[in-house]
Amino acid sequence: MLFSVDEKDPRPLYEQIVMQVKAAVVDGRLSVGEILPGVRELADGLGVNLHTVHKAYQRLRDSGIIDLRIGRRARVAARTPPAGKREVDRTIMRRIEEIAADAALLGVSRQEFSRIVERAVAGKLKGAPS
Amino acid sequence: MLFSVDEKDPRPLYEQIVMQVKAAVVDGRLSVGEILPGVRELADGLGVNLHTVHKAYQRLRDSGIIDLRIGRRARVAARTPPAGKREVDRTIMRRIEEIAADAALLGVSRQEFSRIVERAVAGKLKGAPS
Amino acid sequence: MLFSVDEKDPRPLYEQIVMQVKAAVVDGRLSVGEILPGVRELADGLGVNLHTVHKAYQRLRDSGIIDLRIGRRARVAARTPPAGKREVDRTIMRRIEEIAADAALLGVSRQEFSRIVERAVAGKLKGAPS
Amino acid sequence: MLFSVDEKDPRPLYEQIVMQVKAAVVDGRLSVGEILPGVRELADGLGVNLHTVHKAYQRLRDSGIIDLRIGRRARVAARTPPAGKREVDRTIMRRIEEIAADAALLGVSRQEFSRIVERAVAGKLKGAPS
DNA sequence: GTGGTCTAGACCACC
DNA sequence: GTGGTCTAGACCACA
Repeated sequence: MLFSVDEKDPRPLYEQIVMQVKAAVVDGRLSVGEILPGVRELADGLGVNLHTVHKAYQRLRDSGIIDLRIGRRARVAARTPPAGKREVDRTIMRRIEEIAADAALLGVSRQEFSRIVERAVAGKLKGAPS
Repeated sequence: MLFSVDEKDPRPLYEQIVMQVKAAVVDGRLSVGEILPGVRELADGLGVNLHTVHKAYQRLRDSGIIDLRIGRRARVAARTPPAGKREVDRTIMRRIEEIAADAALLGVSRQEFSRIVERAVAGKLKGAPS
Repeated sequence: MLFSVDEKDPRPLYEQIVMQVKAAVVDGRLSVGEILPGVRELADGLGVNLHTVHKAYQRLRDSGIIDLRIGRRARVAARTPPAGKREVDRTIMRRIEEIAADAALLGVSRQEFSRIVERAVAGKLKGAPS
Repeated sequence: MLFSVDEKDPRPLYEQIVMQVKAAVVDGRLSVGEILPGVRELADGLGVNLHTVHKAYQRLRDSGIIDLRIGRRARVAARTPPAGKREVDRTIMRRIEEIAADAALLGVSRQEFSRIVERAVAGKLKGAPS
């Protein structure tokens, strides 16, 4: 099974699923056009309710990550060009600043932080735009 | 007023306040020992409920960012040494990986991502450990 | 091939086919009495299931757009006079109001909307009643 | 009660609610900042389940029509500038073409169609951009 | 009090 | 078989 959920994680179950699918797409474990497990199947595998998986899949469809339509199995969607570049960049920056602040307060130096970022990105983005 | 809340930001109001105090401490606008605005005062200034500010201050106290005792004004706490280094690093890395995945799916290349990280960190960490 | 299906279009496949046949009849690419592709032939060409094309053809027959009898090829039916004029107009108006609302919420002005409508109609209704 | 649902309408209940809220915003019956009925309250009023209204509200939030956050009542959001103009226009045009084809097949002439469009738009867009 | 999540089970539409 | 909708009722998090 590619995916799993963690009861102790404070994030909603459906969001954990969303995140893991995204990660799998980005690092190449799932390629464009590849089929995802069915909602019932994945729900069984994860030990969660059908609707929880369903909600995750709908979010992924709304984000353009997967093709999801009634009667057909879910598939990884073809990449679509981004809309507002500026807006995207600012959103990402805000999220990074937040983590950077937390890191600093936890005693992580700027150098250590940079190293962590590099390690996090390296080898994790096989499916990402170069 | 140092702080503000954003109606459009989907995060809880108390979390926005927590984040802004953290940011202010990290970038040096608030130094160790400095007093924070009173709960009522800040609630008025932000146009939010007393409970909301109170909750934010409690979270900040729980994180060791501020000293908060009844009858006394809130102050920025002295930095305390980090507990589990390994654990801290892994938590940060997980959060960065998540953002990196979102960025990749939004069409941001690895190079652009690195540049955004640098810009986010630079000049924002005056109060951070070097 | 006159027709095609779009994987990204959220509408059911059979509905896409229905719509394209309607469009072809209206703009004159298909005339009254002209034969349509066979069910198997079209299903192959589109890469969809036989059932899907079959369902589309049944809907078209139910709407009086085509003649469909067992053992004979499907043909574009002769135009039949409308049943309830008032009812028809109101249905169309309701659907337009819905689009107009979406357009307005997406920042399209009334003038722009009118221009889009004109462009959409112009040159697309060669087979329509004048 | 501003809203209602129709059992005979083939569209999902939650979508009917979404549409009606949009219409109310566009024609000025709901202004920016105005509060919407609570999910439970509206569900009672419409005779539907709480979750159905909840889903409608979440869709409206995802579309940027309303501000919706835990603990606070739902409000009509401030208008936000559109992202991709070209894409928006094409989507609208496609939907109009579809209606135009249906209209033509139902015996509506081009002139009648234009008149219907004008009537549909006139007086219905008080809250729309001019 | 508000919205948000999860479970459970029924039934429908599409392929 | 697939996903999509609706109902029902419990419990949680925010304000």
